Amino acid sequence: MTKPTDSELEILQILWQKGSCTVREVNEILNQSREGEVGYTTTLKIMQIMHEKGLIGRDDSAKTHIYSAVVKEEDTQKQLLERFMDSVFKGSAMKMVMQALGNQKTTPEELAEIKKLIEEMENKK
Amino acid sequence: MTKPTDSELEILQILWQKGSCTVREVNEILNQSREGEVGYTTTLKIMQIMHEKGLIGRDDSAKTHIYSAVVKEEDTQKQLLERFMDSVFKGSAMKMVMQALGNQKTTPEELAEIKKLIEEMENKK
DNA sequence: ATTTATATACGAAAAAAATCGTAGATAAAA
DNA sequence: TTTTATCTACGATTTTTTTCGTATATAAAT
Repeated sequence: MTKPTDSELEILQILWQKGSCTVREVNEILNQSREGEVGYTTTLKIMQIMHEKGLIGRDDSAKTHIYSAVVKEEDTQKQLLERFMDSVFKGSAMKMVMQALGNQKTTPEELAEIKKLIEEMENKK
Repeated sequence: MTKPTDSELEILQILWQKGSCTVREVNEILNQSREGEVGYTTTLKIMQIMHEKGLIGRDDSAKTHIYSAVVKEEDTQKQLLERFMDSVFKGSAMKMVMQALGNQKTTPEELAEIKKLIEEMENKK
């Protein structure tokens, strides 16, 4: 499975959230959350490439094609997380988790949930 | 602070570990942990660019320059982590942590340590 | 002193990613 | 039916990153 580039990931996020989209919809959402606009054909081109790579699928039975993600969000997260952890934290999940929890404002509820997960893992052992 | 590229990060990792290195040392370490060799002048060039960007410093009083990291490992990790979390996990530290803990083989000792951190954070509240 | 090995500097090529313009097709509006 | 708007395809350009060749300087070896 080929690693999506940054722009590709941005588009995947939109497709994961919306389910399926036209190029124009994606382009508009993209331009909402940005300073610099990105041209319509730029978005089109990237989505065409993503389609060639098999990252996204499309229904081209109508004039306006409708795209949707092929790769699953969780699988992609997993893949990227592993790469990231290796290159930035030399593979240490712990170091990364400690930093993430330390730096970010995580709510008490979330902390409790993580603790629960840890306890479950400890019991599975 | 400018985000280091992938190759730059690889070199930073070496400098963080070794403290300071010549280009040749970095290049050799780089080629140990790889299939494809990378040329000496390639490594030199990247390190020169990193120097221009202020990522690394150097002592060029002798013929053979000696480089060392300027940016701190923790700061860089923090910066990259935030970006990564935003783009891949939409800013949710929890989701990321859960995935990291779920997927990776984390030792019981590490799990205990994380749990301790969480409990400390809960008490700080 | 001459050769040989090892450095840096510098520019340019190659590769990867992102951007856009234009042509041509199709549908909607007039 | 003619005009106008919107879409895809496709190639070309730009930008970013990586790669390396060559020139030149310096030190070490002979």
